[in-house]
Amino acid sequence: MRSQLARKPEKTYHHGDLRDALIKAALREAEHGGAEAISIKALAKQLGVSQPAPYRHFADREALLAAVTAEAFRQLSAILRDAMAKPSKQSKLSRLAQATLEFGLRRDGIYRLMFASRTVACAAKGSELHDATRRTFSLVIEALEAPAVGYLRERQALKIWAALHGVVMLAEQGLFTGEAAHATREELVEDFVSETKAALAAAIKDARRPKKPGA
Amino acid sequence: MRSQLARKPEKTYHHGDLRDALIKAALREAEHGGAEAISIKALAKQLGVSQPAPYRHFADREALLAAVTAEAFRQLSAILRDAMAKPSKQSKLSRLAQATLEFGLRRDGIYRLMFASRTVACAAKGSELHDATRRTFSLVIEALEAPAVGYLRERQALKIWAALHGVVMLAEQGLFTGEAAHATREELVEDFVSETKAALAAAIKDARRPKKPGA
DNA sequence: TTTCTAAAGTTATAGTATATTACATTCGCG
DNA sequence: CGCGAATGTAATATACTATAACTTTAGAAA
Repeated sequence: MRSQLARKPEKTYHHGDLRDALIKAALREAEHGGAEAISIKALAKQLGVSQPAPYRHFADREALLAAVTAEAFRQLSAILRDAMAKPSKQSKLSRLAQATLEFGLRRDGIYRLMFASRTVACAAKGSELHDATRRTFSLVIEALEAPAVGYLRERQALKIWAALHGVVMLAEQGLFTGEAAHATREELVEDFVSETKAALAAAIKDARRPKKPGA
Repeated sequence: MRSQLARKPEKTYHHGDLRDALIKAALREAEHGGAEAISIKALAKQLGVSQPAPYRHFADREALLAAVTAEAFRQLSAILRDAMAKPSKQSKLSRLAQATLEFGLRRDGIYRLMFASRTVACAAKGSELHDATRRTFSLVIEALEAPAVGYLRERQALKIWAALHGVVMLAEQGLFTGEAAHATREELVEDFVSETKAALAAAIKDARRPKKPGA
């Protein structure tokens, strides 16, 4: 009721929605500069509150980072869902893969926050962050459009997810510029996508005939 | 001449080899905790010199991180060279891949320093760090044991390198524990290795017959 | 409507880190 | 032997995290 805006609109003692405003502002800061660019002090100043005010909403900096990372995962999930939903000649998996690559390259600070920090690894099992990451991964499984045959789906989802992150990371490191850049990032991603499809098709076929494991 | 040890041995005004000692000590700190665990102040105290002494050898913290990262890449290169050199039933590529995975998992703080920070991306073209990363990547190309047919080698090297990093990162994030852990990290890496070999063999075969591109 | 409490904000302050400046010591070369 | 460059020290400015004690306000209960 107090404010729809992130910034404090008028001179009021209570901000109105400081917690949410902090997360949004931190995301903006992390956009370029990653987690290191997030400073409680700077955020407080930016939002027009005193320096220790954020501590009313987050126990410490780590807690803020966790909340920011969770929000970032929710945003990625939304983007991936959109990419998978829109009609296209390409497969769902291909669209998810290219959308992930684009997200990783365009929002590289955020991406590092999400996949290259220890924040996610430290997230407790029931936490907001843990749930957000699981939900994103479940979209990968969904994108495979494969029937649930044993572990095959999850295994292939893990594989393509891993490969995608590898491409994004190397791209951010600049390994695709220079002499080794003969393969574009998009091409590599598409390679991984088609290999995944092939492996999945083969595995399903193999699973349908009960005996005789094909070497 | 003054000291072989990293720590200041006796009460002398000059440390003797502070620059090197700083890099080694910083590597130890980063082992658990990554780049964030590296503190100029703490290192100085640890090595028995005054707090601003390190600034005689490194312009700022970033410069120290770059030197530490370069040293880490040299260590990884040495490990990979060893893995490739030792006689084994497995292929060079497989040994390099598994060695990379093991390095990434056992020295996770260091690994994040090397592949998940912006330090490498910011390294200038002629810098120590830039050279060290290129040299490591050239080992990947070497591990393919493929003749130099056009861009094929580099492309496949990029692919397997990317896939490897993806597996390491997801493993560190804990995606292989829980319901999705039916595929072990080692299995996934071996999958990527054999797919790379297959793709490389097919590409070479394809390149030998000059015309008629195989669909 | 009034009162009262808990949530949310404030000022003040301690502790730690990076980095700079000006000064001191020592190595090693002529 | 003496001098300059390299390397170290002390003192200090600035920035960030975090806590403690106090203040304001929203909103429920009387």
